[in-house]
Amino acid sequence: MFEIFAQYLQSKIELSDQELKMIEEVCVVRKLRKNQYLLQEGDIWRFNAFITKGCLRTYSIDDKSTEHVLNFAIENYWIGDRESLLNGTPSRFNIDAIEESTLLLISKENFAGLMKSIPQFQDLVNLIIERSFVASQDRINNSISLNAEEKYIRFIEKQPQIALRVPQHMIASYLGMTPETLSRIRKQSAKK
Amino acid sequence: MFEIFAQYLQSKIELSDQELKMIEEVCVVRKLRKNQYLLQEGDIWRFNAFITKGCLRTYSIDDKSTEHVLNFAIENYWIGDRESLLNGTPSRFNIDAIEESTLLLISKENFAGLMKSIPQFQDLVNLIIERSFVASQDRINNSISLNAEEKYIRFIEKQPQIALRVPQHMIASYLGMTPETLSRIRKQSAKK
DNA sequence: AAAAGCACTTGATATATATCAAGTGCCTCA
DNA sequence: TGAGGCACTTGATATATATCAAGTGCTTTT
Repeated sequence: MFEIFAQYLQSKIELSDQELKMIEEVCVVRKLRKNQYLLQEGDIWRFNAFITKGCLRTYSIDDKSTEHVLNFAIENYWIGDRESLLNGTPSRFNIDAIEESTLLLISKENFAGLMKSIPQFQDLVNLIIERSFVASQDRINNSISLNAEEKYIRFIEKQPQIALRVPQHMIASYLGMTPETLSRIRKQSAKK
Repeated sequence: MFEIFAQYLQSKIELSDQELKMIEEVCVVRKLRKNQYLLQEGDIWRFNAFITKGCLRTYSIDDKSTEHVLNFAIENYWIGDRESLLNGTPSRFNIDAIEESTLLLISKENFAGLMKSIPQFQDLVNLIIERSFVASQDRINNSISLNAEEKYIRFIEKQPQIALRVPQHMIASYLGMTPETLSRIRKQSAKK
């Protein structure tokens, strides 16, 4: 279980055996069945979570009970609600498993401890957050610049692994369109 | 000029006189006339920039030559292209002054030096990036969940200072709609 | 193997938003 | 101070996308 995370870490930063052990000691394994929640709206999120197997999504629910997918995440990605984690406020989002999944959870406190004692780990975390921010900006740019078809094309170009793995209606939601619209776009695009 | 930045910093973190001086020494003042560029598409962005006066926008230009505003920033905000800064790649964005503005620029190298020698400063920067990420996620959520009117209402609720300060057609662009649509929405909303 | 439930598609229609084209008023600046 | 140029508005129309309603074919469950 931990092996995958260890490999991920060692591909990004140098870690002594002792440091690796420190990390392992604070990891808690969490297995989720398909459709099971990792986080529900209203809960406070207190972890950093790394996915070693499976696929999850973060989504919000509006007043018409429509779900809106904010993010997908698969193996070797981090997931969680940084807003709730940072501010200690109840989450406005839900996270659930699209496939049977396995995660490693590290509590906020233990995570802070790791960052303090392992500077490279701290740097890695900062880099990940910065990259996440840059990716978000790109997505915002797409959302205000592109039409439905262009959004879909960019998505499959940029995240083909995810495009193949998650149901189409969730992709539509992620792209901010209805499932019917995405279905028609795909039909059209296929012709070309 | 530096005074405003010093006050900002001291309201966020504890700094000795010496530390403050270290920061001051690497700040370069940059004044911009209205409409003047801070960054043009294709340039590589190598700074961290803090606004002490004025108002700027970051925007992209699509293949139909339409501008799309990604961000507005005013006094006491940071601005720049983190993607270009992080990756050393040519920027896909433009940044220009909506009003006559004054900024303090710190080169990437000097900035890294400050972060290394002043841990509180490093923490502050990380916090700002994390908050920026959280804000981006919120904006993405709005963009896939809300209709044009709701987007506008959220915007004026959340950023009233900016709403009052920038031209309406730029707000429309920021919200991903045409100026005509925003004009009609405002007329409608006024009735209620 | 039958039944039920999804995910996706397709068609008809409605609606939101974009586009195009004037028109108005205000600000700038020569 | 007057002429031009913006920013915004308004109207008419076009277009993209949403909504509603079936229908089809899988997959899962029993």
